[in-house]
Amino acid sequence: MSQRKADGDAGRATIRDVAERAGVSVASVSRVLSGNYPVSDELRRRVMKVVRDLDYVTNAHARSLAGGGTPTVAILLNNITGAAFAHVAKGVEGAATLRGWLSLVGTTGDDPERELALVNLMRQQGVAAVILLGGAYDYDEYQLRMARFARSLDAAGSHLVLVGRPPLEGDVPATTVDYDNESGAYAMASHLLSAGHRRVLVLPGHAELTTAQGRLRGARRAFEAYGVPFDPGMVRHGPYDYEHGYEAVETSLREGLDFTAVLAGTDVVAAGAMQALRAAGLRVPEDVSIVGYDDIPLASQLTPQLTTVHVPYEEMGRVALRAVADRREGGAGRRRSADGEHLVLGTHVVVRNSVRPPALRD
Amino acid sequence: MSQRKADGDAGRATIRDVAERAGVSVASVSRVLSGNYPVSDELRRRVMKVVRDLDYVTNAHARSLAGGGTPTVAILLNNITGAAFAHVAKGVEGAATLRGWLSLVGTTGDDPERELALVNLMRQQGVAAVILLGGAYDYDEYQLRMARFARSLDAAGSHLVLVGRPPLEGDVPATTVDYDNESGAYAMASHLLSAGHRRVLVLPGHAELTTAQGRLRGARRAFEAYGVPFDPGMVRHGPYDYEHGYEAVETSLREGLDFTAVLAGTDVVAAGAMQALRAAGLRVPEDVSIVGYDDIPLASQLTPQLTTVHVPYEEMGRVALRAVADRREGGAGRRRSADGEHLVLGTHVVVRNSVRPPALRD
DNA sequence: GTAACCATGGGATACGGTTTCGCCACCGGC
DNA sequence: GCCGGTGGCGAAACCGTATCCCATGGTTAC
Repeated sequence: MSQRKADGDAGRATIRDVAERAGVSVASVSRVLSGNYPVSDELRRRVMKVVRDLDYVTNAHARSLAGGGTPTVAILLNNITGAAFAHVAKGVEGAATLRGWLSLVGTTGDDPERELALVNLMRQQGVAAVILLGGAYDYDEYQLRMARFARSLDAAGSHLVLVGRPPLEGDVPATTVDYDNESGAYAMASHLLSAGHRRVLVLPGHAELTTAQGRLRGARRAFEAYGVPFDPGMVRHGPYDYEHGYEAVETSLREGLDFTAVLAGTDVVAAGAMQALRAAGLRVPEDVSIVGYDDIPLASQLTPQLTTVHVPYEEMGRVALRAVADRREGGAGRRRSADGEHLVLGTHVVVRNSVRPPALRD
Repeated sequence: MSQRKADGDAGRATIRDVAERAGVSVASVSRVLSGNYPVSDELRRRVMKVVRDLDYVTNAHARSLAGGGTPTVAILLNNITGAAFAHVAKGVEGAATLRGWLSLVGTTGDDPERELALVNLMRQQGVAAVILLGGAYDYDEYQLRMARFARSLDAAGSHLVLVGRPPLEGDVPATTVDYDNESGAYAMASHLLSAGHRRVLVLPGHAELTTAQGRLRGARRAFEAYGVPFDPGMVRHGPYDYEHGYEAVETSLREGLDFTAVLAGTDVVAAGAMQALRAAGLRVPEDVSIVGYDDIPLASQLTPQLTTVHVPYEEMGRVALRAVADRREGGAGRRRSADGEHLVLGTHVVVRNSVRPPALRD
């Protein structure tokens, strides 16, 4: 097992190789390449020729050890294939690239243990920031551990950014980029209520997920505002996936639950719900209305196109990166005080074709 | 501008801090932490306590400079939000994590320049491999430059892996993980033909994209096999997105093109096509049949569910990572010979509900 | 004509680890 | 009681780059 690579390992060229071959000092090569020091044209020519000949590139590890190096941000999400988070990641990555920064990606698979382990791993990498995507779990111990990590990162000159979840309690050095989750749900539910719906099947998501809690709260507030009693029996919790949407509707129908609309926690859940209704011979929106949440591309690709809440995911990613970049530049004197910064972006309802007033029944 | 950080910069704890505080040498701390050398229990206890107190983590850059370090793979794709590539990335990332490897992600935005620049950037990072996702552009110069990069990476002990595109020509040290693109298209087209369709609108993708070329070839071959003349006038090229699918169908209908089925280059294109047909008052599949390609989740979430070609994207990602891992372990003596390795995974048609025999017309 | 200066380039050191080498103490065997 | 072996630890030599400090030669100012 301890074989270790041995033979044909040519390895990559070092700055010393270049210096030697060009007949100059390593300092000069470094200066030519970084370009932050005056060098003669002759020297530059000689060095660059050798660099091309040897196909030399600087060793990023050595460079960042020595103080230089390109900043790197870590993006941690539960699943790359989720459209919403992928858009946030795109926003972060795009903004990072614009500044010449690098992005590391890690997936947590919805495992809190793994999430914490990854934060630690990223700390070793000396990243400029760790950007954590997605709703948090509402355990006390989890929150405590996250706060500890926030402080660790901060102490090491890095920074924790939470995207799409409520800020940590207390005086924790972490930036939060959030959207107006509850208001979005409020507006969406109001839309259904004002169309005349009174019996609404609500699929907010997992009960422990902060995102789901907010969406449920918003919906409930809308019902209160309309003076419509909110029936807890019409709420079905579950994961944010297609299967849950399908099964929740299928089960509800089988149990004879009476509803004229479905308020889904995400667009994907709405897609599952829609399919289940169709399978039961119900038409959307003629027999049952459906609304989603997120406004991912899928929403406008379904038939009928889904009325949903637009969440500016990509923009959130850009904002998150800008927050750490600003902090890095203005970091010297002032400004560092804005520690538990909390940025909230707006949401709005996008009206498409999946809602109609309820059909008259017996 | 040259302010430089100055004041409260506590910085992170180094191995020296730990050694000092524990009253031992740095060598001992290193040994305790890496665990590849016998140390007394007493020493281990003392060191670990200080490590916890100081919340110390090793500097990954320094570590990898000194020879150790966790391997890192770079994943380059055009767009994180594309479902197909996201699944490949998931496969790579998952397999990497399983081995304790790290993954870097970069997006190219379909810009060949940027792709080449990113490969270079990753070379600086000393990654174990660069995994390039997606169809290639069929320019000679591009291919040449990519071959150069393959050789550069190889010389530096790294490796280039191409996923979802044909292998590079000539004796290039790059691994290719591909799927049977043409056969998939052949099977899909055959499915339509055997259902009785003769006039088929074909939306293969961009003409310069190798993926699109393969899919078009496969379709054409099927027509020949069925003895049905292939009409080039029924082919519409364009990007792999929803809008293209929509517009291609809309335009074709407006031009009075006569077709009973749509053979879309991807599921997303199929979704756009489906919407356009609906908007024109045509039913799917009663009036027009549609098939896609990729079998991303969207395919089964559409109504009707889409008949399509299943491509094992996630598996491809896993295979790609396994290929570099194998090469790394067995790398010493034998096996290094298998240079231009080319792995091809199978595809198959998934029959759902979007195809019916063509309706009888006048 | 000489001192002060500017533009360049080289040598040395620091960055934070890992690893080789060698020392020391302790052990058992004769 | 002496000697060889061994387990455990410290000192020091790297890994590849950036940068500080100094030397040199030519130029400008007086």
